[in-house]
Amino acid sequence: MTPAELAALIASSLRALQSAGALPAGELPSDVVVERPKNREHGDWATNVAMQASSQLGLKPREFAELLAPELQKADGIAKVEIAGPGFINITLSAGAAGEIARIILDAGESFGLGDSLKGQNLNLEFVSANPTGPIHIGGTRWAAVGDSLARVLQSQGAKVTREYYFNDHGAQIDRFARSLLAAARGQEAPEDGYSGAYIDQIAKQVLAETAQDVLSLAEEQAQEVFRASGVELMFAEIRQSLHDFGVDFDVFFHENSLYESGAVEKAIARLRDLGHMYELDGALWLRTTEFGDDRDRVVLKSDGEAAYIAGDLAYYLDKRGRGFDRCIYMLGADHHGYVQRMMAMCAAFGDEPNVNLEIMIGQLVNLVRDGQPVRMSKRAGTVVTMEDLVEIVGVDAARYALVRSSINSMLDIDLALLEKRTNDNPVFYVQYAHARTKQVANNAASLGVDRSEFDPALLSHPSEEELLAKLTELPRVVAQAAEFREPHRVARYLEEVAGAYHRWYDQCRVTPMSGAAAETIHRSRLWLNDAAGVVLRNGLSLLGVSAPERM
RNA sequence: GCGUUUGUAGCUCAACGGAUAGAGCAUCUGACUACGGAUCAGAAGGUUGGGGGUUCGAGUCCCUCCAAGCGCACCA
Repeated sequence: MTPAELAALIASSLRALQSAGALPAGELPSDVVVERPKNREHGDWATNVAMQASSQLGLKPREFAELLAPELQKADGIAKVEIAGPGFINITLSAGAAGEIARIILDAGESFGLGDSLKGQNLNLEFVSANPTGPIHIGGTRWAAVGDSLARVLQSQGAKVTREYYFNDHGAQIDRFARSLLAAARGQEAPEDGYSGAYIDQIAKQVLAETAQDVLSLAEEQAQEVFRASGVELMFAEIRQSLHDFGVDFDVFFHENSLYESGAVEKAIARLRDLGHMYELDGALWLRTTEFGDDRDRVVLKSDGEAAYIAGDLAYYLDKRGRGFDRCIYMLGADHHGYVQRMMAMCAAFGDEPNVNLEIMIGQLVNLVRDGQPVRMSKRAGTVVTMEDLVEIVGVDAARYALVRSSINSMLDIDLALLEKRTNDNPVFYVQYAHARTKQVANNAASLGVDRSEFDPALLSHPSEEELLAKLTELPRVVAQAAEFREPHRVARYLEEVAGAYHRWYDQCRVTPMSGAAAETIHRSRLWLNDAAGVVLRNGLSLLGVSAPERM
């Protein structure tokens, strides 16, 4: 008996009571919440449905509960139903009903935790999208970890997900990048508004090496164009490689420049003009975003005839929708949160529904600190931490886990001193060790003749077993919630709880018999639980893009 | 000034509007010649930034004040 099954049972009982006239007509809650009570004396599972729904039906919570409780009592697998406090319904399962989950998990294997709550949705998830003017730093690394994990979580719920990277290879920043490369190749100082650093010199050198002609003798503009074209290409390749090494592979790398070359920008503008949302003023072309909630209108074509940045966004969004995506999810850093309103306005201007067809997630930035003191990212001071740096210091698993275990709404502090110490205080090791332990236990069991030839769930009755079973049961709900709220960190937090429950169980319940003793049913039954825990840990880690090692 | 995110244990962070606010790290005390001690048990640590409000119930929702991050271009 799982909480999901209990919730279904409660929902159907309520409908039955209503149709029998025992319960007044009225709207029932669409989602019945069944939770593990914090206090063990409150039973195995509890629901607050009576408090949620009673007022709709004109009843007091306890009256509502009095009607529902006897119905639940009748079901198989339920030993006791009690009403407590303001109207909580506390449910205690009968012996063995909880232990069955071990069998369910092992039968499901890799598919345990999957759901269909997003079935049929075609999602575009855009993340990282860092400018190709330098390596990905720690901020972008956060979005790589979170975005990829979110993609996995969404896919686990049946959604079709396209991971997309918007490559800003058009505009003034790229020009600055090209000028910087050219200057470096000539051995000159970086331009005032340009980029500098070892990577600039390195790429400049590569461009020189790869170009057959004598670039430096070309006219200024042509030389710059050469550096632009191949510099961007090299940077792009490097970024792509870093991401790949980080375990993040995109389905689509979309080049901003292509929108201009294909005429998509002009088409998008024409479309908005036809819809009557454009006007001209002071020689510029404006989009009337204020009509859709923005605080000021936005220039799309500047008075000098050049396209403003938003022009690309218009065309890009239209392109995504044209490729059949129901929802376009953008993950942006907090330094871009000012764009949300205009993007939503743009969405509405096209006749789409903001927050449905276009979804924008704003993630807070990563701060670098050293011994508690903030450190400014500065190339000169050598405090720029790139994705590659981070991976080199702590490894992919630890880096991804550390970045994905917090809500994106919270600003994250990364302590350089802690990183340099390479300490093992990352909870990822706690979780991975639990998984490795399940494997070692299974190996020991096999060598001592303990197998899964028999299973008596009622024997899994030790308090630590009940806790572990209850925890394992929750994976599907946790993953579904993580997908619904776009919060993959929930999976990580959950795994830490599973690992804790597993370690405590390991400490108190032996799978293998003591030396000299014979293997009994209880040992075999516990092996089922041990293996089930391993499946949950492995499936969960996989959603985070973190490995589940068999030994550490 | 306006917008936005955040404020929870010494530190880093959790907690679909639910019962006694939780983990990890750090600190202190323990763990049997028993499946790996990267573990476990226990202690200590909190007026959830302050103040109002909404309701059966608020860390969570609303208002306000304080503090911090990030934005407020015909830049990208």
